[in-house]
Amino acid sequence: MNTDDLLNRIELDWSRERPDLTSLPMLTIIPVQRVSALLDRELGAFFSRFDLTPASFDVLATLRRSAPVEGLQLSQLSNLMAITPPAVTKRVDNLEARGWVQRADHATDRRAFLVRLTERGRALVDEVLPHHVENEERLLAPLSQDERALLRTLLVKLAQSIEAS
Amino acid sequence: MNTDDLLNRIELDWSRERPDLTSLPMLTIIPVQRVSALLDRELGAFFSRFDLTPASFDVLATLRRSAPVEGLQLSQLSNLMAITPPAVTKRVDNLEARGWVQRADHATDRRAFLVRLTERGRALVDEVLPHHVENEERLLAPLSQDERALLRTLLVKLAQSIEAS
DNA sequence: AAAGATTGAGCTATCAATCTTC
DNA sequence: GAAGATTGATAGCTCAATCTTT
Repeated sequence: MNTDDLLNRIELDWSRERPDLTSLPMLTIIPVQRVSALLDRELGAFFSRFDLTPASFDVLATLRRSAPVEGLQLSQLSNLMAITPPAVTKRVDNLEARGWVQRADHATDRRAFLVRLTERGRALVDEVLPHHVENEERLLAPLSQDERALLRTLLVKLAQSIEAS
Repeated sequence: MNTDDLLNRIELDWSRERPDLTSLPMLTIIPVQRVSALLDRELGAFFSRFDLTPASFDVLATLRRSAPVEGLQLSQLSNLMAITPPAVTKRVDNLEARGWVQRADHATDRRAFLVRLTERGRALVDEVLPHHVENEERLLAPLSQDERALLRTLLVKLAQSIEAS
């Protein structure tokens, strides 16, 4: 069932079954999760062409744009990608096994180490990136620039509030 | 790093590292995924108070609102919840083991069966639902009713386009 | 052959516990 | 004791393959 029909049906169903409750908040939250899931699937299909996943590309792109040649700590990656440290460990393990990143000793703290792109890893990001941007552009095609800006503004407002709590 | 700072940093980083590319599509897509992940976490924390997960409550709520007493087929649940049939099987297994749903034979098609709420399952949804709506209301508090409607409109437009492709 | 549901393999995430280093 | 990173347990999802029934 498509998203618009689903939302209309949910509204109708709940107004019949539980007229004492408002289904309004659901009707805002569900499309956020739905679009996110749809985007994940599309991006997953795209990255599989390069033997990558959205998660692994996230690491490569974060390292590429942040750009200190010495690399980033795992805890910094965790913070930037908004996932837990164990999840970063798994992503890095996977990328290291494929030769796209390396772990290097931290200069002053032996508990930590630095994750950095290999030459092959950097070349891969730089090759994939333009296609990735083009693909994202395709997905966003139905929205005008103004609509995209508006969407971003609303979502940031929501995110800030949840993050603050 | 909070969402607003992250987006600004991403924009700055890419304009320095790859000025030939536009980071604009990313700056729309990332907050969608970010807010969705934040909401998942919040809802997960909420439902854990009732020994539930967002995924399992989704099944219970779908059955409750759709409301045919005979139940829904697994394939219908798959369609309504927008997840694959194997994922529905797992969710239903879990809920059945806890006594909140039952599988019943389909009247005319022996390949299929109907998933329906038990009395305890129905009572659980009805108990949790008002708190769930209240919690969602709390999460959406920073957005006015107009902003929520706008957000929904933009997301539905995006979803429809991706679903059609 | 097609449809409904399940199983198995593979990924990725979380949380809690652990190990080493500060 | 606290911080950085990892491991183990648990759980969710996808896809591909399978089994039964239509």
